[in-house]
Amino acid sequence: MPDIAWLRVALPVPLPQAFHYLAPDDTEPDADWIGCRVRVPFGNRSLVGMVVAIDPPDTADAEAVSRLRGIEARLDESALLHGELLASLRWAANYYQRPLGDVLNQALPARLREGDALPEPGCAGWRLLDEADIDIDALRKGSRPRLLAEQLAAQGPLREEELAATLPGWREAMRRLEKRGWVAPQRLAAATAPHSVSPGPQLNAEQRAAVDAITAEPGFRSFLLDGVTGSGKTEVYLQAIADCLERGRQALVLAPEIGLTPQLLRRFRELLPVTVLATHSGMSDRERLAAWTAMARGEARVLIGTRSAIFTPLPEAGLIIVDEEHDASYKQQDGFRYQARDLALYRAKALGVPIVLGSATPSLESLRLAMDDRHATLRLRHRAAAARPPTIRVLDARRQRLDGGLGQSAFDAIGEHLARGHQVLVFRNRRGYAPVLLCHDCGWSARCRHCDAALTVHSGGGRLICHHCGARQSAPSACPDCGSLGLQPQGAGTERLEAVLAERFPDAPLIRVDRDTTRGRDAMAAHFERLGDAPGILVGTQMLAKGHDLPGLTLVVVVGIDEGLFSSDFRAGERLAQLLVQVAGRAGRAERAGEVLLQTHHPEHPLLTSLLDGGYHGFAEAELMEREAAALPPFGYLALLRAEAKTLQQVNDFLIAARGQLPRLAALDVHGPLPAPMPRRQGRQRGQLMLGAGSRNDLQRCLTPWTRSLYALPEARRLRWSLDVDPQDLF
DNA sequence: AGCACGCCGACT
DNA sequence: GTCGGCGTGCTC
Repeated sequence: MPDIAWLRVALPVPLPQAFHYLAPDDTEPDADWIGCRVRVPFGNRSLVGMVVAIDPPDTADAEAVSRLRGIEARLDESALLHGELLASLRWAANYYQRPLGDVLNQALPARLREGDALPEPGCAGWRLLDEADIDIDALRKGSRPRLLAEQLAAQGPLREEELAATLPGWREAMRRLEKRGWVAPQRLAAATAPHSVSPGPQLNAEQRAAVDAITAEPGFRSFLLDGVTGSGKTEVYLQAIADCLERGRQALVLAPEIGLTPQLLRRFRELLPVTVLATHSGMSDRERLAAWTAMARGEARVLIGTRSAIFTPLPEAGLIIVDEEHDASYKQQDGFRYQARDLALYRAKALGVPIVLGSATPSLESLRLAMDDRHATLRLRHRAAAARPPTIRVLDARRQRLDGGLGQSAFDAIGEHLARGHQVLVFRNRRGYAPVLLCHDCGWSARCRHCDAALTVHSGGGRLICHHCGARQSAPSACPDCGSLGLQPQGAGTERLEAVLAERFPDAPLIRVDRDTTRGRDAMAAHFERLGDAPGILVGTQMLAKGHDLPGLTLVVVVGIDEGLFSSDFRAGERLAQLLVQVAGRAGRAERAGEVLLQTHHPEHPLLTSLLDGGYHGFAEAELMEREAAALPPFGYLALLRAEAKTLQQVNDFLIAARGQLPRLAALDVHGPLPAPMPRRQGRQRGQLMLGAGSRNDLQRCLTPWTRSLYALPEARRLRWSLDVDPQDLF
């Protein structure tokens, strides 16, 4: 056979292997092809894949080799993914046991996935057309199109990123101008000259020490920036990034969606001397592609983004920051189940740059690494100027008459703070009116037809909604079992709290912030604007735990924490402690001291006593000891094989077959098949197999051959399954 | 994941 | 008589 070279192509299909294709006749593929996208025939369709190797098929079947198909087109002249990023993605595919094609696919912006070409070098911008035909005065004074036209007239062509930073809503305004034929798109050179910045606040001694440590020497080092709410972690990030920029390097900042607020972005843009790009859920595919490309070409120097931003190329990397590193949203919960914080650590090491993990409530994983000196700990103990830590008290709910879930002492405290002209936050981690509809006479309760879960009462009692599958129905007026009219909503969600508070405090402005009232990017900001700094009450869920500054807030009341105290999930305690500390941090950020009330039926629960006596670190210390004793993360390493199918039989057949494929190793603990904590969801039966090991290596060693054998199981083809390495929840 | 092929119920 | 249900199998 002549010296034919074969391209190995990773494709976005849920199959573990890559596929071989022939290169076009007139080309001789070499290593330059690796990392380039190609369009290939697959079955009877056409897919975009990526060349991952130049090598012959490893089959001896000459006839199969002769049937190999050719590629349809090469889509990139030079590699889209290469060097450190490609190597890190290969590592991630292996670590999380995901097909490489799927991993590479997810790492690319959507437009590149679909086969689009990279945008021209430089960045997208706009220019004003011939001024003679333009009558700016025809536009309403102060309107966005007018401001935009004036800006273009005064400053000449502008880059889209500059427009995004200076004029919110510019795109719509630009569309109007384009319709009038006054403007046209134009590629512009990337910004190079640093713009001037407003001087940042003076750092205190702890912040200074942290910045000095981070910037002391280049090369990989990992830092846990452990700073209480309001201690100024952002200033530390900013100074460290400024130093990184001075050295001519790029910086990547990860933030949870909820923490990536417009205020945070504005702060970065005001205090850093270069264009700061962002990627978050509110951005179009085009904008994401632009940001990815600008970083890949080194045209942009700083990117702030959510989880998936960890896949951004960093050819001139100098620093990686993961803000709120404990946040659960860094773990992808379906498909390629990666942990962005852990990938960030891997990439920082591979890139040889420092990484900073910041949090007021560090994950137990990070605390353990810090204890073992694998992270250097940087502490910020002091809140910024004049802000005092809030006082935290437990309200014993036992023997109190509860109205909508709130006891009299809670109402009294709310009344006092309102009377003093302050704001109050009532936090309840459950939306809806009531979590259960119960028949007082026979004990019947409304349950979802498709899930093993109770239906949540909404709309003041009129509707029932399943929070797991979205099914909705109107609430019955009589019990379907016994016909009794004594149906009662049990417990209270945010909707009911709102109703009760409105009744008790008719004069105070009241705003509910949860998924039902707060949709879209600016909804949250609109709520806060409506409240202003006048006295009033905020009622809401998780969404309120962080993000916006509320200087007028002096009281936080937390209700409904009891289910978190007794959850079967091993991470429930950690999450509850983090949530309580984060919510408490909202109180009294200004010079007024804050007060936090935790209402519970279990005031002597160890989680609460350790949290109150020793703060978050007191809790963490106790929790780490328990995790160690139980060989749970971060002392044990888990992988969870989940399966779901129409029948329990199919699920168990698969899980038993899967268990049979595991090597018998003393180092490996296998549990199951077990029913999932919610055994039926959206009408499907769910089960799982849990693997545990005392070291990452022991676990990893068995996963690769195991996953390979799972794809080959006949039982596997009849259901949906997925392997979750380092699972966040056991659901 | 798609997409085809293949074998059983209610429609023109 | 066909349209269409989703079980099963395959994709270089």
